[in-house]
Amino acid sequence: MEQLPVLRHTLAHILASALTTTYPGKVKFGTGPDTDNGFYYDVFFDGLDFSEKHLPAIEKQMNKVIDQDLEIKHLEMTIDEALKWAKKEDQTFKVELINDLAKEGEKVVQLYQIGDFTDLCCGPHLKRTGEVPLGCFKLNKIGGAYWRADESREQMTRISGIAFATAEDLQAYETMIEEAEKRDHRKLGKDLDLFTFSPLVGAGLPMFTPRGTVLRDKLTDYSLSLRARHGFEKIWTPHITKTDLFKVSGHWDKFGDELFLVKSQETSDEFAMKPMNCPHQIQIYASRPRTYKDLPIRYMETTTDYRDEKKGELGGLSRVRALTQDDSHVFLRESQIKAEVGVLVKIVHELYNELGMSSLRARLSYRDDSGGYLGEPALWEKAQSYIKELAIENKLDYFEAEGEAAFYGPKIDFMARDAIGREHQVATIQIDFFMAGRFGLEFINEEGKKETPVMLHHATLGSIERFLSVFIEHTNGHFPFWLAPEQVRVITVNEQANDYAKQIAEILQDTTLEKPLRHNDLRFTLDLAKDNLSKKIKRGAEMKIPVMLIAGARDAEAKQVVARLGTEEQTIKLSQLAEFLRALK
RNA sequence: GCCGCGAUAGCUCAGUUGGUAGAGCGCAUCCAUGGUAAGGAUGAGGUCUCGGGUUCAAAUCCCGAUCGUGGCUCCA
Repeated sequence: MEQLPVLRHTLAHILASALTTTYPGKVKFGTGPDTDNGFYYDVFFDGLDFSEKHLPAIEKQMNKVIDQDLEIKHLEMTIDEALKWAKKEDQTFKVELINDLAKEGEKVVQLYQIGDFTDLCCGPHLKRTGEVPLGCFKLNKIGGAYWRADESREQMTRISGIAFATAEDLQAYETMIEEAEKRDHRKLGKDLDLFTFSPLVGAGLPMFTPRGTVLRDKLTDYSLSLRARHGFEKIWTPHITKTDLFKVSGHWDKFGDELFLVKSQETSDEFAMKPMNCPHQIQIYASRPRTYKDLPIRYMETTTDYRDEKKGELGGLSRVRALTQDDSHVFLRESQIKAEVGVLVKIVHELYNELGMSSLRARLSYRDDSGGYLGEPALWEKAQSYIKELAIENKLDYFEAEGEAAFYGPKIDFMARDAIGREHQVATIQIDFFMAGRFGLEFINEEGKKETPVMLHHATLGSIERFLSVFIEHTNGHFPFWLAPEQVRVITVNEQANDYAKQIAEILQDTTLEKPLRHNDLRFTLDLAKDNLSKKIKRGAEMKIPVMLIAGARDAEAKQVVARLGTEEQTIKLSQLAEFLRALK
């Protein structure tokens, strides 16, 4: 067993002992494990107000226990002894845990003792509290948590701490967190004027400003043209739809309470805002007879879905109620699955390489035994074995996760690592043996007989909103040149240079960035304000404009500009300006 | 949805024990015509999120709603 988890787990128990000392007889303990960066203990306070402001006192008490260098004793009890102990201490959650252990056939349970405090726990722990390194931990937050992660059970208070092997490691972690806060997409969205929310519009319904819309459009255009190059055809589908569609697809049963319902005053039909797009794309497939010669049929769109997410689940752009997907579906024969998934994997890699997020891991998302999945287990076995074979064939850096599948099939979910080391779920490729059958899709095979196609579901960026939340934080708002909302700002040294700046503007106006996928006119502005140069540069830097062109009398005379990229500067002749800009990434 | 926390100027925030609101930045005007991350002066800006309640008196205390936020649960 590694040392760090042992240290963290021990701290969870020291936390529990500190709580017992501070609030004798008022704390019921749930579970207290170690986590990726520390530990927590879920506790239930008996009629006690506990808030963040009580944390320092608890932390102090923990340090006292550490200073005392108490022995951490390992005890064993029979089930009966343990139950007696837990009941005497009125530890109702521990009683439940012990009973469960008994049901699993355990005869003996493990306990640990720190001073007077005893706790049910399978260990391992440090030998003495004094082994905890000085200044290596901090209690950092409290929150709610359901007992046994079950919504219908008691609401516990989760007291969390962070802990590392040394005080320096703890400091480094805190610095990383500060860095993450600085680049929080919600803050940058405001600072860089990308998107906004309004209480009148509602929670989880972002509006994108002109600048933010440039980002969205450039990203989705890129995704569309990338897929078009691989044979996808763009389609369009409406945003409201009779609920019947989702009753056939199975979404009504699975997600009915998360649909926004729409009432018609004209007919008795019940409508809903579409929460996803597969059933619509299926209707396009179903609109004509298909033969094996048509397959694979590849549809794509960029479209907005609406989901009535629970309020507490919303947050910035990461989780919204109006989410835009760059969604694709492929209808194909089973024999075509491997080649086609290979193409989708290629698309994913190409896009994330272009966006500077080339470190991708693949999560192979399988079903579990919890139910709620469509179709026959045997078909699931087949679909999942395709997923795994494809991960290996395509040399993906993969790991497997049960219970992460969609209700209609297993997935390859791509996790991108960002600039400060965090992983985020982005693209997805899904194999679906069921949906086509539910809608009675078919094609005519070589023998003139009807066959049901297989479906692949795919999103490259995923939800544009969530992708933006990741990408804004990954780049810290320093977008690649082709995506920057404002690519170039011309800055004058003083008003005498205004005419010269307008000459430069004419050149910029005529500059087209003739690159594949970047065919657009340059996005630039002029800063002709009367402020001094320093201030204008500061303003441009704050907006993270990739290129500032500085123009003064000197430059006018020499027919040049000073191009400032970040803090680097170079002098460019006007005759070479367009070429210079075209060379930027 | 559940357990907490919060909402004061366009932004970031201060506001003592309840007594009609402040700063910095930004904005406007004027001065300064300044060559690389804040030039100077003056001024405008607030139904203290909304709705109830307590009180002689509420930004401040209580209740509710909305929105945000830290967790939990969920994510087609």
